[in-house]
Amino acid sequence: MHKSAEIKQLLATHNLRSTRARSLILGLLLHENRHYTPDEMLAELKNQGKPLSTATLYQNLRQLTDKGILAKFSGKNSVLRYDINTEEHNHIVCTDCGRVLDVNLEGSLDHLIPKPLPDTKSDLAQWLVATKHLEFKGVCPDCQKV
Amino acid sequence: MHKSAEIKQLLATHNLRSTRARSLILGLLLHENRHYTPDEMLAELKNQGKPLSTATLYQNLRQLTDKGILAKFSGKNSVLRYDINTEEHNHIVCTDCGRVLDVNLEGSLDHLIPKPLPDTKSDLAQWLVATKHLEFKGVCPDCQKV
DNA sequence: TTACGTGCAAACGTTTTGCACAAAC
DNA sequence: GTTTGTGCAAAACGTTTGCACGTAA
Repeated sequence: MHKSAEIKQLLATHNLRSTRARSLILGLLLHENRHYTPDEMLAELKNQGKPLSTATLYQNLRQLTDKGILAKFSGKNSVLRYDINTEEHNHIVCTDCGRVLDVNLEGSLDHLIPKPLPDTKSDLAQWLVATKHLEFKGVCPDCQKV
Repeated sequence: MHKSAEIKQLLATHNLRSTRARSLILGLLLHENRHYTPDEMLAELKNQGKPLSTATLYQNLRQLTDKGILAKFSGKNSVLRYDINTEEHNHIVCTDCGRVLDVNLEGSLDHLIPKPLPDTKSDLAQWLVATKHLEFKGVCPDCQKV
């Protein structure tokens, strides 16, 4: 299936109309290993001669995130970034340049269960745990050279 | 050691002067199982009759975070929160009300190693991995009642 | 044809800055 | 005495809103 058809179907299955703004946004994030900030998206789209208004971008980012199509996370300096929310994956963040890489895990998270801190009376046992996200921090190859 | 002495020492070991603002901030976060937003800190301190200016709060939060005394993380709706950066610990976040609990792990993260995604040519092997932070998401007991 | 999406400009909340004065060392 | 921290007000920044018009279904 080619890209625009894939986007249409993705939107349809989530009961979202297929619009120019949504296609442009998903066009950026789908099949790209990048994690754009809203600002970067605006710049990139402007570059491509397909400008989008700020309001429209933010409105759509929110809808797409609410529907679970996109995932929002905060990278270096708490800058918000978005990526396509495919199956569960994890991140490694460079503490130097802020670069983010998606990673899989060698080993499983299944055996990891939250446990109350030693000196706390917490109600942790009553929580319903839904997801686990592991974030690695480290230094990327480029930043090691300096 | 009593609290104010503990704070003085903490600051001294990080080459930071002992000032009113820093003592108030650390006074809030030390030994408290809460994760304040900047706004909540301002309100709480005002409440205690020890008001702090916005500028001073933010300047100090930045310095304390840079020195590694505090840790910053983004909770529900990407609201920034701070906690004392003691030994490694993990978080569980309620997807409903945004409540955050510190947790330990039953089981170890040691065997978890980042692995490239299947369809990617990444330079992951060259990264230096420093830390791992696991975030659970779920629903807290209070929000299950509704 | 109706509900929803878009762009503009203005509003909003949070964080940062410039500067004069005060406190820490 | 020098360096660093503080408070104020103003500015900057990212995000959201109100509204008139355009588009998808």
